[in-house]
Amino acid sequence: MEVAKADMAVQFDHKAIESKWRDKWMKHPVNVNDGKKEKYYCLDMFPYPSGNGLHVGHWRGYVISDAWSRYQLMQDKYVIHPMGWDAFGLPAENYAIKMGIHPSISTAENIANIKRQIQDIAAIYDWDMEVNTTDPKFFKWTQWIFVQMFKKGLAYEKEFPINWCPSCKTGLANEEVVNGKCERCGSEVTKKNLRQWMLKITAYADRLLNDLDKLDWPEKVKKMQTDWIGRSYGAEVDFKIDGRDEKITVYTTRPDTLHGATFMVLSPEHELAASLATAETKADVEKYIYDASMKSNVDRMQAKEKTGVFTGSYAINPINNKKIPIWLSDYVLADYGTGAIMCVPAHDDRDFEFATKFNIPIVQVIAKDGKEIENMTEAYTEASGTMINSGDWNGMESAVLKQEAPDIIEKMGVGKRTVNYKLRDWVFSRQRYWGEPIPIIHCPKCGNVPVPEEELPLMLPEVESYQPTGTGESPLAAIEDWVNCKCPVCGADAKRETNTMPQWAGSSWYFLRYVDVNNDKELVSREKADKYLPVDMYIGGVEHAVLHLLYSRFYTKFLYDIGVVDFEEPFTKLFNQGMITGKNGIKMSKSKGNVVSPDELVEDYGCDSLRMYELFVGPPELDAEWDDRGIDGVNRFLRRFWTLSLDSLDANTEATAEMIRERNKLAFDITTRLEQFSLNTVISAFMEHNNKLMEIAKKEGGVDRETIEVFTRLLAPFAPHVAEEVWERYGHEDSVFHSGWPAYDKALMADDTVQVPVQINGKTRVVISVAKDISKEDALAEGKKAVESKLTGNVIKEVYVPGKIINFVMK
RNA sequence: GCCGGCAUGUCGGAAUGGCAGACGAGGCAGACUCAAAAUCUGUUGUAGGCAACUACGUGUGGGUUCAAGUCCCACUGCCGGCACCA
Repeated sequence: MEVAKADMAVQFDHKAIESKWRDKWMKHPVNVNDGKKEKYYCLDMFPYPSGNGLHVGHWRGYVISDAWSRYQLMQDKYVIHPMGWDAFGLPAENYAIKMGIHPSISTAENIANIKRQIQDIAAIYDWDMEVNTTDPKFFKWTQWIFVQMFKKGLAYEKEFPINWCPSCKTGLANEEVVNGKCERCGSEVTKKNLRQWMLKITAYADRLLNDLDKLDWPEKVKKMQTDWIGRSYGAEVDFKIDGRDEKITVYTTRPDTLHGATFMVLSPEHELAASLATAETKADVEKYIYDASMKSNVDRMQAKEKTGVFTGSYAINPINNKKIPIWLSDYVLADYGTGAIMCVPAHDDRDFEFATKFNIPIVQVIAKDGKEIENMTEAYTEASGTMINSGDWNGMESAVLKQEAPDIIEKMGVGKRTVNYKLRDWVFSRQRYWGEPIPIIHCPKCGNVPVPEEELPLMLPEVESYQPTGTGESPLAAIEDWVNCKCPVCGADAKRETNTMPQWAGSSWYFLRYVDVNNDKELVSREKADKYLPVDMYIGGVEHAVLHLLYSRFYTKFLYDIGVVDFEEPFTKLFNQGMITGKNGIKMSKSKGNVVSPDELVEDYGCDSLRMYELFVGPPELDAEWDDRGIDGVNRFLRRFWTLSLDSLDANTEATAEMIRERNKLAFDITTRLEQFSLNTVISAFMEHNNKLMEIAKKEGGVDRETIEVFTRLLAPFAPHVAEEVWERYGHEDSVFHSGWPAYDKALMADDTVQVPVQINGKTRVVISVAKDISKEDALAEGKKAVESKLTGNVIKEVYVPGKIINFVMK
């Protein structure tokens, strides 16, 4: 009888406990907005609802954010912790092409499946806030933002050679080309001359760069954005073409080296390139221009050796009136700076390589170590040293001249100070079906006219074939009764824009919508925006560093400028969780067959065990290899704690000094590690303290109520079901999440005695136990006594660090 | 090429300049069991020793310090980002 009763009491049935609390929380959510509490907005990067479902790597980020959210909740904040779906995009469309099912249907199915999986995490998501980028109530505002940008001149049309993915059959933004390949499918990206909608993100380059300072983001991400924006300071300089009345403007960051410019190179795409050819060079120049146009980006980038062709024409260096040859070469980019450069082979690696190959003179203008280099074998690229061979500039310090030269050039009337950026405007149109239609009407009389705001959302028409055409036209172009329309301004026959927006359009602003999902008058009410935004903590992978995270900042700044929101940065703090990989660090993928699904693990071990293991697997910011076996460890811990807490409830033991000490140490350890976001060691600390409490319980018959209750409250953000169940069994009617975050008293943490290692010459010989407030003299005396037999030489120094170390230095 | 990050037992990992290896996995031994699983107990860096102990040990080489995984200098390897941006 006795045994059976005990078994009943300690039975740990994760399924029963977890389903009980899921039901209760559904009926009585623990996170409520009473309108008075401080808000805390903790956001996950919302998922693309892929047909493959979630793997344990996706879980990790969601568990991190939920544990953090629940910790905020227990500090009596109203936590905004929503979830939604980034549901436009290629996979749904490709699936539609293959199966002939409308993307909205497969998307809805995928969302249902992933939502079920996400609900297994038991996060405190508020599903009343759910957003879906493909919902017309949502994308109405995605289109509305585009219209506002169009009105401000930030959305414009342009025809030029853009990045084109031959496999996805669509244009791509610069940010979507990774090492010359399509970010989505890995195909080699080519160039295609296409009419495109562009967003003028470059107008925000300075603000995007400068405001990075305000953000509590990982330095790595800030650095990536800084490099991507790529601001440089320099000058534009005009070079006259010899014998012609035209000039070529170059951009340089090193105007101090102007005297050393011995040739000039234009990109083959430069507008003057062909016209610079002479009768003798015409054939070669035309061939070079043609060849360059046929080369792919990848070929151009990976060229082992520089190629080029002399045009036959010369330019005049404005500083010294010397005639310098003009070359064409594909190492000069057409779309950066002016597409033309002055070349100073003595002080630039690339120019040096080119000059050496084509026997162009090299003139050193900055002294290295105070002198001219004999037999130069590489460029001297430092901007430090005295100017030489530079006319009036001789004797100046190059670093100083670098700053002053733009003004000198400007006074001479041959150039001006300039700033340049690597950031390019954002190619915003896609020649695909499953995206937001761009709400523009092309009128033969009025030009581009936005769809009137009261007509938004502009819905996607039904089509028979989703297949991308590959011609640069969207599948929408084939639907005549959709394309043909009337101009909203003059009523003339007009045509709709048939390109759609990229997947980034919805994700660039979705975080604003969560707090006001049902508003059909505004994107978000100003009142709610002021009250609940911006995002305090944003959690997701680092792969979006220069995509989503840059675009979102741009959108937010724009919405600030037009008065929709009153902040310029959307995400105050950013945390990038590491990736979970399969064995040997191989990324989980269906094709590799190494995907670990959370579903079976939840079934076998329970949600709480998987939650804790996701955190325990390693430091949250680092990648981790998944190993199923480790989950046994946290599962054992939970069961031991469960048993300890229920046995202790029966035993009803009085608190001892040791228990009080343990309790305070526990609260201290968990809180400080949590504040440092060291979530893996939070779990370690729980295990370690649980082991100690079990030892104490063995001696005393149990652990006092207060200690178990503190443990339970601390555990709640990590293992919410178990904590809630134990809390209830300890007689509490209200949720553990309303019990506040346990405080600790440092004074109660310390033992009366401390263990102090006694070293001789830095090597520990013995560990002694001394009173915690022992004097230096007494400590050293006791230490000396303990190692007396080993102190054979002259002690020349005695070190005592209170509570830490005693060290005798012996000759 | 440039810029970051990392390097600790069999494995994941822990260590405000103060006993390296917490916590966990795995292994080994034992208890319970007819047996297995589960659970519990012990043990588990390397070398030597019956032992208490001793020596060595945080990628490599040097340095600072009473004391270095931690700080400094030089190097090696791996991972990531950028990559002709003038």
